[in-house]
Amino acid sequence: MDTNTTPTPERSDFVRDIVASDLAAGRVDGVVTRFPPEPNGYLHIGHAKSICLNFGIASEFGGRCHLRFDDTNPIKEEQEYIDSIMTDVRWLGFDWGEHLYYASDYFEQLYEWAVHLINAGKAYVDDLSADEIREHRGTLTEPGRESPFRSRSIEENLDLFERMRAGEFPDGARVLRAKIDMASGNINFRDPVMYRILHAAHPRTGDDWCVYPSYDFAHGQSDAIEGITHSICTLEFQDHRPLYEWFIENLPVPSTPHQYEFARLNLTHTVLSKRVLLKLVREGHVRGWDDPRMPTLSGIRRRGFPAEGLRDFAGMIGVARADSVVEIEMLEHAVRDVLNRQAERRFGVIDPLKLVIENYPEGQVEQLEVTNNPEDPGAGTRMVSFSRELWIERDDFMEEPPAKYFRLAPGREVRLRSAYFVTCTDVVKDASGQVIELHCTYDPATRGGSSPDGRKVKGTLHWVSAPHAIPAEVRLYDHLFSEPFPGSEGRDLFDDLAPDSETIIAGAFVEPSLAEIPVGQTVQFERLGYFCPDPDSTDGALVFNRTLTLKDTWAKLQAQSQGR
RNA sequence: UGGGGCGUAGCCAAGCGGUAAGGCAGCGGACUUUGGAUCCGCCAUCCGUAGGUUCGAAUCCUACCGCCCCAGCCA
Repeated sequence: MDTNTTPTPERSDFVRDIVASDLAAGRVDGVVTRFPPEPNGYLHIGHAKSICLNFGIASEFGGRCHLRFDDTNPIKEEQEYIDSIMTDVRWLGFDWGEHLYYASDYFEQLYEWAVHLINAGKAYVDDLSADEIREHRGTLTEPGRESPFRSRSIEENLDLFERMRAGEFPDGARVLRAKIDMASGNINFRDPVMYRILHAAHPRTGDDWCVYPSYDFAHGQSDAIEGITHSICTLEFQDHRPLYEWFIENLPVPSTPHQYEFARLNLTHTVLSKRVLLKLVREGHVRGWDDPRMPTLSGIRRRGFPAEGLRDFAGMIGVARADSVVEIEMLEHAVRDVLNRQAERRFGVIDPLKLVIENYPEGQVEQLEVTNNPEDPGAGTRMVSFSRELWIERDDFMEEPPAKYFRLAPGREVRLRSAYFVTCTDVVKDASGQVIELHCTYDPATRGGSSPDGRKVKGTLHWVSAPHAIPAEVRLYDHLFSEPFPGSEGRDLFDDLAPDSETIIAGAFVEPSLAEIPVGQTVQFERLGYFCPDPDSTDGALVFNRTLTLKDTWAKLQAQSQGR
């Protein structure tokens, strides 16, 4: 047997093709990737695509993937973000093992390399202000002009750079620039800034430094130090690739990584921009980074989406170089697919209507066996209390049902799931005409939910026994933005925030077993959707978040008939 | 008018000179103790447009059109 074949990736895309051919051609001995977040916010589902790509490739090709914090800007970065990022990557199901790194680990080495470039006459200290540098940079169509400080002697540059590090100058007084080509069509080559002065405390290095390397001067070299073979990033860094390579070629780095770019994820009805997400949090449009409506991994987790669904989704959407916007329905499909297979079923009534079974003995309670998950026999069954007074869904009754309405109506017989057939005999209303109670009779021969005489019913309803049910708060979630492309066509992004993205229902009733479901587990409330306990739950007050609804053919029919 | 990319169905995406995978959505139907799930069928004579090369082109060439990114001491 050949035990040394090249591992076969489970999916194919242009990045995996490159990795496979590099391995096959012997251009690399093994694959090393990295996920390089800047700790300036929480990870969102766009990052999940990148995480799945980088960690996925590493595991498929028998390599490894590093987690490296790109922490070169202390002004925006915080330990809280570092902690949340590690939690989120682990939750998504990936493990960086021993390979946890920080760009800040390399600050001393980076500084030495900057000195190397100065000595080679390829970097200089510029005294121009930020505004002046911008003016000298030229425009997209006009070349830039060289800084008057560009021809400083190596000695003077060395001295000045050392004094920058020593803290002799205020923020913004000087920068270190690479000396490349002020006339380049690629603006990144117009003497890019390598170091800037920032008298700011860094989450990891504290006050050790007051000069910090820019992204361009840190990223490629960090990759080289770690022996990264394939440095995968998003499309907007394409123009930086020549600069990435320039530093690698002009510095005595220990390896030569290569950069590849793919299109970032965009999703309808949401926004994946750290800037906007931060604003949603800071301005209180949502309750926090982990609000269940947020596309952050922490929000998605609190919402009840399983990590497996996100991984499946990442596989479904593929990886390519064309800008694209994925319909959020695809994500929802991936999540439902996992939940349908794995979530245990329970009974919960969100908008309760009392149902009294007139011919059921008062005070009698029986235990009925209910299947936990018809998709998974291994999930077993549970016993649920049944009694004379029940709660059913208000939606499941109509006094004057339209065609194709299969549920309860006066005189109609339906099945109470796993219990009995009941027939509606009476409708009780209050003074305003609102239905407040239904009276029914049940057929004792239909125990368990099927009729020995073969009689069929069109509708099956979920229910909870009124004396046994426990009250709960239920939070219904929907897309954060009502528009598929928030802020498009000149609209203000925040005007597109959906007013009903969250609906809080205080008076729901759920079966008692739901009190035992731990935070982090998602269950299906039969016929309604998937729900999970929110961390806001307390012993006496349960709170459930609606993860997603079930697909609802009846709702679709109604929408169609109303649309006509 | 500079540089770098991208254009295959409503959406995502395979395809790499031999005659358009797959998924999502949608539409029909079967089945059903969740109007869930499942199953079956339909859904690009055509690959941004126009030319050219070739026996043969989504794939090669040319021109054009459209869209995205770049002028942070952000990443």
